[in-house]
Amino acid sequence: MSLSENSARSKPTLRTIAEMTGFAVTTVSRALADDPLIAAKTRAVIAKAAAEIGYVPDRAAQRLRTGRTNVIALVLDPHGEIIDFSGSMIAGVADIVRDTRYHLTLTQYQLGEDPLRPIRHIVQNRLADGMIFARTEPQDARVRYLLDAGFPFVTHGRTKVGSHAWLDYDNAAFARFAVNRLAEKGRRRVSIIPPSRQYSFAEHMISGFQQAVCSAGIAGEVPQDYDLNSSPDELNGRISLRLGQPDPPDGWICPGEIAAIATNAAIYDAGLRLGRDVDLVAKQTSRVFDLFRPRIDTIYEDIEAAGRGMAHALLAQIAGTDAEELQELQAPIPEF
Amino acid sequence: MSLSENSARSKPTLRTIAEMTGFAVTTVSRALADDPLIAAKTRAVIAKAAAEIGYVPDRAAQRLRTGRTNVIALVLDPHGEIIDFSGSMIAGVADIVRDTRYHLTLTQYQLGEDPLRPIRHIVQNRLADGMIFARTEPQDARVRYLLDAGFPFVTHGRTKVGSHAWLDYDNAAFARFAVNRLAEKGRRRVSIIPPSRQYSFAEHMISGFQQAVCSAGIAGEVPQDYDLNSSPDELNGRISLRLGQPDPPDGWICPGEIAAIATNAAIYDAGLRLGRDVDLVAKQTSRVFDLFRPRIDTIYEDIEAAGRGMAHALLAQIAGTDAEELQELQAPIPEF
DNA sequence: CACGCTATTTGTAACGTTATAAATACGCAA
DNA sequence: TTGCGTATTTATAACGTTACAAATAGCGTG
Repeated sequence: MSLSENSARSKPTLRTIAEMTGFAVTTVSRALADDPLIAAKTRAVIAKAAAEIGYVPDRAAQRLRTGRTNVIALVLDPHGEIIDFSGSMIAGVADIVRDTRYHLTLTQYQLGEDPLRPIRHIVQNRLADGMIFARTEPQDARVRYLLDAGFPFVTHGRTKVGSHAWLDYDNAAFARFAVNRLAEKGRRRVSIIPPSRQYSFAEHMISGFQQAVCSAGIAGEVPQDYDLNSSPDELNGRISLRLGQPDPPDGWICPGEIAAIATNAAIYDAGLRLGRDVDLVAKQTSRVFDLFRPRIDTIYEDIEAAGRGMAHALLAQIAGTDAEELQELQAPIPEF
Repeated sequence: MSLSENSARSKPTLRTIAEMTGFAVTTVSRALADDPLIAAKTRAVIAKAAAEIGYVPDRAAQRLRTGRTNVIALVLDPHGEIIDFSGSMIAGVADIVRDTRYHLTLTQYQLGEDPLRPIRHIVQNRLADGMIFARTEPQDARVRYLLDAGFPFVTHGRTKVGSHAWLDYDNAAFARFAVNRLAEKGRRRVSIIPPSRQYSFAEHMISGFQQAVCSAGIAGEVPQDYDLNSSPDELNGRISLRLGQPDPPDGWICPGEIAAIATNAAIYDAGLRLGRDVDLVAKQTSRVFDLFRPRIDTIYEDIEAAGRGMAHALLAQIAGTDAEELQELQAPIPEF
């Protein structure tokens, strides 16, 4: 019955309100935009009428007229991750966007597809007013393109391409924390599973690692033949192999859940015991390890907060804030 | 430089093509819609011109004129899950939507907010041509509302409210598989961590469980004081408690990653050994357990495939297929 | 060669909004 | 009362598309 009411009277427009109040459509439009040129009293009358009939502006018409889409685009990497990063990031972004006039749209490009393609598409067809994407590379073609185009965006991760808005996790600090924790437990030879070299954050994390092992005075290994992008089985195999070689590491740093699980499996299969023979420090973006047995030392990265931060930054940038002021380094959250 | 080219000439419209080819705007519009009323030769000429200048129709204008949005909405539950379901589902939906004229938008409602609210909002403001949502309840108010409104939608999960398009995982089959697997291993008293009673799938899973323990001739426990919605710590505590009571279960069924990890912790802390003293069968929607040690028996639910299936169904429904024909039960994927 | 029929193309208007420029009302000093 | 400046409101046009009705071209037939 509430339905038949709705379908009976057609969708309210500015004209509806104009007829109700006796003002011109233009006046109604400006009044609802809170234009100070319109008398305060008039604005109040019109606002009341609008609220009464539940007026909501037609997005398509606004978009056609103004060229502004009121949309922000989230460009997702191919769905490769096993414990998925994207879910939390989306939740964070959606959380901020919810209370704004913006809508959130989502594009995911395919494995092997040029990451620039969806971005060019969005810019050329004005499909959004700004965008967010992750996994930057030091010389990121997407960043270069967007800077040239003057299109607002925020990245998860820094680049070496000009100055732009970004939010990054402090992976150098993560590595230092992890190394120190292992050193405190008396470990003398630690190995890190490095991020794939193509990504910006690999450099930060590895240099943090090198620095920390150096000042802790212990041995540090950065393997060359596998990384976080390797398949879980491959990781597991390589680490098993290493554990059988001379002078195996007694401390492992795994900057990802799956890497940690694969490492744990290799340790277990080698007959070693976590906490006795070796230690492991993992980065988790989920809460999988909170009840893991045997206990695993973790450092947390709050991806949902990152999503919220990036959404904030993007909205600020669209509203005119300088991109240089929108650069934020997110501190690791130590646990245990 | 490719940029200055682009910004020099303004965005191509139907008018641009009309001027290029000498036809009227209307003709161009119909030609690009492949209207058979337009001569095949003309259509070819116009299509060529359009491709040449990279014409893409203005979505806002189309939407304003036709009332169709070319958008499908994905309505997400509050971000509670620890290993996140949504990421995979989004990936699946995005995968299908990518090659269509549709865009994907995303709304997430807040914990404690009325789930009907975002849905009503979408319908009343015509923000999308159809929608997808998950976690149905037997008497789902959202389903009832959308059926009344005649708005296309697909749910993840069945309901008892009329007939609509849905895709559901066969949780009864999952429970049977799990029970049988435990029975084959010689377990005589199995317990399941039940889904929260409010959701449709709880009923299916529990009845599958009851049936299977009955025909396997073993004891089955369905606890009343905790469920999949309980916090990991609470789950862990309750299960620890149960393990200390007389006649504890020697087989556990955990229809979710976090529940399985919490159960595993309780088992470990009780000094029991998985595979020797007790067994555990888990449902995983991720791949976390593939390299878990000690090994855990798992049954897989492919959420990404579910996302693809739902997107397909929704597009079909929008295109006119009867909702009754768009009901699909997804079989469990046994592993190990 | 005009007629009528079909095949093809076209002009006009409208979707709901906002930018721009123009108009009106109002108050106050001359 | 007139005139002028300010405060407020309004008419008109346009964004790019498509629905509808109307016009034109082409062609065989009488």
